[in-house]
Amino acid sequence: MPEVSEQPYHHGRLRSALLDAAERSLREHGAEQVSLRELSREIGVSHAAPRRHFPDRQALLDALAEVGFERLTTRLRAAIAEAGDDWASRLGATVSAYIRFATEEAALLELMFTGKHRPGADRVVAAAGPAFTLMDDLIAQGQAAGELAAGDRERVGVVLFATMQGIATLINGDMVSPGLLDGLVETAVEQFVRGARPG
Amino acid sequence: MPEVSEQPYHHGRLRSALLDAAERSLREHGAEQVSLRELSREIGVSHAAPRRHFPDRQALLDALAEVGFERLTTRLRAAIAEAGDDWASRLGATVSAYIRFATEEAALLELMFTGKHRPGADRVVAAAGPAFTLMDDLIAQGQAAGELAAGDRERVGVVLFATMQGIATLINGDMVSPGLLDGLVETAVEQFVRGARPG
DNA sequence: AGCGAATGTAGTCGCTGTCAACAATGTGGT
DNA sequence: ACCACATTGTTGACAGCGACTACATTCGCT
Repeated sequence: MPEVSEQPYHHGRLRSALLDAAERSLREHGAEQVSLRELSREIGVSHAAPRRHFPDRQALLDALAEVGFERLTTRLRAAIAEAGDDWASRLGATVSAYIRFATEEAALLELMFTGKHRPGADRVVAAAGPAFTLMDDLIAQGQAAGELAAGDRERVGVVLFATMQGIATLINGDMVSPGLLDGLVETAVEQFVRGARPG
Repeated sequence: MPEVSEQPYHHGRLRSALLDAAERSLREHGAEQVSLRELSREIGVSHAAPRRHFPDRQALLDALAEVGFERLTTRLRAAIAEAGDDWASRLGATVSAYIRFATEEAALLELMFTGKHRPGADRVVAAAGPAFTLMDDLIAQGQAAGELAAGDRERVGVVLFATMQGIATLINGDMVSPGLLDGLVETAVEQFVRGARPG
């Protein structure tokens, strides 16, 4: 008669439990400190159990980066959906949502963007796709609204994306004081609009 | 009678030897793979010797980031010195030098900017200062030349810096194909000038 | 009921960073 | 020339880690 309170031999949701625990550890201690053994202890499972779900540590980190991109995309979409119809407010909402995500989830963002993926981390790169597409759409809408000059959307979108990403990196790396953040974002958006508008 | 060919008990330049070896390992295998013990073996010194020069591994990485910023600053200065007198060519030379550095020393750049420094890595942050000052000067020159509108130099300079940094991150992280690099840089510079010029 | 796949466990290996105790070398004062 | 002392390197130990293998339990299907 097995005790009911005993942990079952099979955890059942170990994969997602690992991802959750890893994400918490990532947020609290940074990517370098994420340890498979520690996560295992925390969840109450043997030290070799994670291996059934992630072939190695890097695979877990890659999966984390992947969900990070998915969440970023979701957040950006939500921000756009809540914004008004005019293009400027959509742009502002997007940038602001990005920066919020970037500062709130600094370690995750780093994991997502820095070259920390294994050689063939196609899934991570693929997961980043929708966010780029979203930027691309935003640019296209700006052009349709006559706010932006026609031209190579990809280039323009990537430059905008890069600027946001760069600002986040500088802030998260303590290279510029957080107090400057709002002003920087404002300046970046203004300059982008002025720099890419028609005429 | 000690053999002349023997390694002396004291290395003499162990600190700089460690930095050199670490930088090579960083370039070849990335920051995560840099191992004090491996560097020690390579240099031919005991595994605990590094401790006399760097209290822990992170201190070595911080020192590496520090020299990285110094080298970046040197490179940017050289590029500006070689550029012509007109502001546009100075701007172009700076951006291009930055991007070259960023792609050639991807792992070092990551170490320099990502939040990988220990809590009080003041030296790293301080080492980044001159590069920002350099950008600030460049902006000031642009304003003096009438190419840029007067305004908050710091904001504008940081936004430019961030854009370059972001482009480098996206390229180094395989998020955009290297083939787009030149076009991105060109677009970024064009948009920056258009976005920040007077009128 | 039984059998194979999926999932978790136990034990081991080599590697790592860190620390403490000890040895050799350099240095400056007398 | 000597001697104290700081600097710099060595040896040995410890715990933690990722990875691997062999084994145990459970699930799901027929």
